[in-house]
Amino acid sequence: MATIKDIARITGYSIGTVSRVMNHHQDVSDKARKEIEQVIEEQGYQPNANAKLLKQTHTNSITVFIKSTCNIFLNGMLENIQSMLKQAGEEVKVVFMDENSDEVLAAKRICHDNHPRGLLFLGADLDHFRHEYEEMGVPAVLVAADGNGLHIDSLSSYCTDDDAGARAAAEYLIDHGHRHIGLLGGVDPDVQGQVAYKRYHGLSSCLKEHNLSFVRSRQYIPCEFSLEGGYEAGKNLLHTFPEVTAVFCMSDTVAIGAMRAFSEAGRRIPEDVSVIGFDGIDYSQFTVPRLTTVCQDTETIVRSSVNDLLMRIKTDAPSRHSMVPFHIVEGESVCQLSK
Amino acid sequence: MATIKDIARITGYSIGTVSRVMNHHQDVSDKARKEIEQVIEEQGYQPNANAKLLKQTHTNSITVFIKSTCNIFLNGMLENIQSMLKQAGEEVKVVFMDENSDEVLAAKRICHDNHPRGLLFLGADLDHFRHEYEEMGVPAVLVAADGNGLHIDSLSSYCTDDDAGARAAAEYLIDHGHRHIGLLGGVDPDVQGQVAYKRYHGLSSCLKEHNLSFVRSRQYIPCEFSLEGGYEAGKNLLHTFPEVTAVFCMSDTVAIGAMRAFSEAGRRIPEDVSVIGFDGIDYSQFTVPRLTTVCQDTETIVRSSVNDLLMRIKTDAPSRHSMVPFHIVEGESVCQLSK
DNA sequence: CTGAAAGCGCTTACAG
DNA sequence: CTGAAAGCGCTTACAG
Repeated sequence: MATIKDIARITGYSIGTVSRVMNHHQDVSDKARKEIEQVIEEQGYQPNANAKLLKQTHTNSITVFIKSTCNIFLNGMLENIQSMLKQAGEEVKVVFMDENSDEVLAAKRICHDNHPRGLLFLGADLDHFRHEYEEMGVPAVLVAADGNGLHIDSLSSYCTDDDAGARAAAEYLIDHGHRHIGLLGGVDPDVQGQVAYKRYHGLSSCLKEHNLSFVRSRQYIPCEFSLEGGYEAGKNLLHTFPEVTAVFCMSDTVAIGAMRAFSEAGRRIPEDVSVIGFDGIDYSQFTVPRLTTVCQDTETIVRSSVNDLLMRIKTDAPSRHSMVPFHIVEGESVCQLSK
Repeated sequence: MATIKDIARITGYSIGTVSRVMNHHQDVSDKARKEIEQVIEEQGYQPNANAKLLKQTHTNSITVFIKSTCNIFLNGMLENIQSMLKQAGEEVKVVFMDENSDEVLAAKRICHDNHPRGLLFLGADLDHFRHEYEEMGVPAVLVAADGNGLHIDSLSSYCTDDDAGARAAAEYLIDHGHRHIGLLGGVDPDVQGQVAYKRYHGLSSCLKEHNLSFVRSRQYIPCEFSLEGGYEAGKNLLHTFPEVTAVFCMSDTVAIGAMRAFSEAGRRIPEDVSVIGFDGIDYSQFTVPRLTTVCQDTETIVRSSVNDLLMRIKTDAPSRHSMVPFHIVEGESVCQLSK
C-alpha cells in the first residue's frame, strides 16, 4: 500500500510534485514527470480516493443515479447516457441503488461529499423529490419521469406523456373494434402524479369519451410492475370481466405475465384476447406473439436530458420540463375485430 | 453543510465527544449523548464519508460486487445475499458494475481504501481473477462461478456443475426420444474454464457417448447470452441443421430468443422443435410454452457462499470449492418423440 | 466521562 | 518548475 509519501521518497521529489503529476498539471518538468510516472507504475501506486475527495472542493464528474437494479427499461437508457457523456468529455459516476433506497438522500450525501458537476436520475421516486429535495446548487435532470409541478428550480425533466400514451393505446384498441377493454397494473393508481395514475386516467377517460363502459371494479386489476404481478392480475381479470376482448397493460412486463395467464386459461392471443403494453422493452419483441406496445422514445429522452444537463453546467440556462413523443410498435398481439 | 466542528461548537462539547456519540461508543454520559444527538438531528448533520474512511483502518462491512447490471439471474441472488447478511448483523455494501468493468481492480481499490471484512463476487470474470487477483488478506467468495484451479488461498467458490448440467439436459432430450440435437450459446466455447466451454463439453460428450452425431459446424451455433443472440443463432441453426428436433440453449435468455426464431420459421414448440434452457430465471416460467430448463439452485449457492464467508471472517477456516446440485424444471417446451 | 492533539493521504495556494 | 506548509473532516490513543 504505497502512499504519495513513498512515491515522493523514492523519486526524491516532494509530495506536491507527485500530486501534480498525478493530476496532469502543466507546470511540471518533463524529467520529473517521467521519473515520477515510472515509480508510480513500478509501485502499482493507487491514490487513496478518500483523501483525494476530502481535499477537493469539487470533482468534475457527473453522477447518474439509477434505481431498481434490474429494470430492463432503465438499463437500456443508462448505456446511452454513459456513451453520450463520455463523448462529451465528461467523467461519469454511476450509483446503482435498489428499489427501496432513497435516491434523494443518496444525492445529498454525494453532493456533500463529492461535489459533482451535475446529477441525472433514472427511475426516480417523485415522492422523495417532493418531500426531501432541497436545492444543492447543482443542475439535475429527471430522466423518463415528470418533474413538472415539483417546483425545484435546478431540476429539469424529460419523459413520455403517460396520459396521452394510455389514450393512444385505448384509441388503438377501439380502432381495432374492441369494446370490452380491461386494464392491468399499478399498485395505487389514485396517487396523483404517479405513472400509474396517469395511465389509468388516460385509458379510463378515453373509454368514457367513446361511450364505452369502464367499471373500475370489473375492468381494472391493480398489480405490481412484474411478471408475477401481471400473471395474477391477468387471471383475475378473466373472472371479474370475462367478456374482455382486449387489455391494456401499464408495462410490458405486466403484459408478458398477463399473456401467460391468458394462455393458461385457454384464451388465444390475439384471437380471443388482444394485449397492448407500455414501454417497448427488448423482451416485448421476443414473445410469441410479439407484443404490440406504446414505445417510449428513450433515445430522445436520453439525448434531451443529457444535452439539457450539459448546457446548464456550462451556462446558467433555466431548467425545463418536456414531454417526448412516443409511438406505437405494432406487434402481433392485437387483432382486428369484425365490426 | 455542517461539520463535526459546528456540532461541537453548538453543543459546547469537543469534537472527540461528538465523534464518540456518532459512533455509539459506550463511554459518553447520557446527558452529553442526548444533547449532541439533538443538535445533530436539528442541523441535519451528515458526517463526511471521505474523512471517516480516511481515518478508519478498517470498516466492518462486507462488500458485494455484482457485474452485468441487468442480469436477472444474478439480481435474484443479490436480494437473498443482502437479507442473509443483514440477518447475521453484518453491514453490506453493494458495488454494481457493468460488464466491461474489472471487478478485481475494483476490489483492490476498495480493499485499499475501505478495508472491508469480506468480499462476495457475483458474475465474476474468471480471467480477471486468474491474471490480476492478489491476496488482499480478506476472505472472498465467488458466487455461482468456479474458483477451483485458480489457486487463490483466500477465495472460496460455490457453483453449479456446468458440465453435469449440460449432460443432464442432453440425457433429458435423449430420454424423450430426440436424436438430432442442436446447441446454442457461448461466444468462445474453446476457452477452458469458461461456462460456455463446460456446457459445450458436457453436451457434446454426452451425445457422443450415446453414439449420436455431434458435428460442430452443423449442430452448434455460438452466440452471446442475450435474446438477440439466441434469436439469430436459432435462425441459423435451422439452416445448418434442418433435421433438428431438440435444442439445448446455454441460458434461458438464449432459449427465449431461439423460441421466437423457431416460431417465426413456422416450427411449433415443442411439436417440431423441443427447447431446453439453463439457469431457471423468472422469465422462463412465463413464456408460452413454459420453458423446460436446468435450474441452478441459487438459494443453496447463496446460503453456502454467505455461510462460508462469515465463517472465515470469524475463524480462519480454509477456503473451499463446492458444486451445488441443480435440477431440471419441466416446462412445456420439450415433447416426447414416438420411438 | 471528556478534551487536546496527532495524524489519515491527499491538494493547493504561496513562496522562491 | 519545485518545495514547505496548511488544512480538508474525521478518529483515536493519551491524559486527566
